[in-house]
Amino acid sequence: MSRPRRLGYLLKHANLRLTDLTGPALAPYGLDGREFAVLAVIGEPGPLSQLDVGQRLGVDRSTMVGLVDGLERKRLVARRPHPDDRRKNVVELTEHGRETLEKATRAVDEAEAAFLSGLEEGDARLFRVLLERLLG
Amino acid sequence: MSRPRRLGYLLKHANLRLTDLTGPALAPYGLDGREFAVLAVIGEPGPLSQLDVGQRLGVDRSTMVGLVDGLERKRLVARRPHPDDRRKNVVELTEHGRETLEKATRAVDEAEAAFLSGLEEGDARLFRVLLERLLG
DNA sequence: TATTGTTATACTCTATAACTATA
DNA sequence: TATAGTTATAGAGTATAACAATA
Repeated sequence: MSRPRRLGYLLKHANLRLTDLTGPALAPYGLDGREFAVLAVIGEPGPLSQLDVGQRLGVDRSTMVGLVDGLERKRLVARRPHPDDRRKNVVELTEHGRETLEKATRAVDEAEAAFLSGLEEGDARLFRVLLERLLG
Repeated sequence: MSRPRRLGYLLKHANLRLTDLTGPALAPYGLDGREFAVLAVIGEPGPLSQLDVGQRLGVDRSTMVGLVDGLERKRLVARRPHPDDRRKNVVELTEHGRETLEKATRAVDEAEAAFLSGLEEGDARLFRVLLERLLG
């Protein structure tokens, strides 16, 4: 049975396959892919507001509320008011969040490697570079 | 503002960007990307049932019903009972469907070219090859 | 007046389960 | 018994609009 070769199909199903790998990889840490992405951005240096995090991920601020709610319930992140602008929530990792992000990052690295395992190492690196260049 | 470099993020946003290009490209033909994909599969040779089409696209048979309903309402495809197995619907393009698919294909080709325009021609071809190899 | 976070709401896409008709 | 199509339904995931607090 032939597989469609359109870019839209390929990109969508590449995404599905990667999700199938990262999902189980993250499950032991009680995270899904979206939560991991949010956690990873919050782990970046510099105080970030909910809006900052959402903008880096292309996620609406109303969607961020529930995402941060979930991570806060799991004690992975904490909200505190921004000292200079009390409209903003600064979101930061807790100690537990830092440890979890570290382990989850390794798990996702492995899932990405498995996803790319059909390519030789040079091609795998190239694929990532081309993808970055496309979005840059 | 730094952009996440995780594969999941890159793949998802590449998909979003392509969708933003194919959507307007297909709008003149009254199609969205999903409908175009279905139309393109139905345009392949050989009598195909709804289930066949869905399996090639990774779409559940219950989802196919509504998709084919929509295309039938637009007179782009027609259902007829399979002569040898009356449980099956054979789905085929109408004349209008064939013409529309032809024009829509050109529009999508242009949208894909625009999506890849940030890469040199060789790299664009390479990107598609790597993507196919990953899913193969 | 504009911005951040919040809430309520609605919309899209999809899958699951149960039904029918056929095999 | 199993399969193809259908229907009803429910679950994700997301965005939009309106509101409160703050700037």
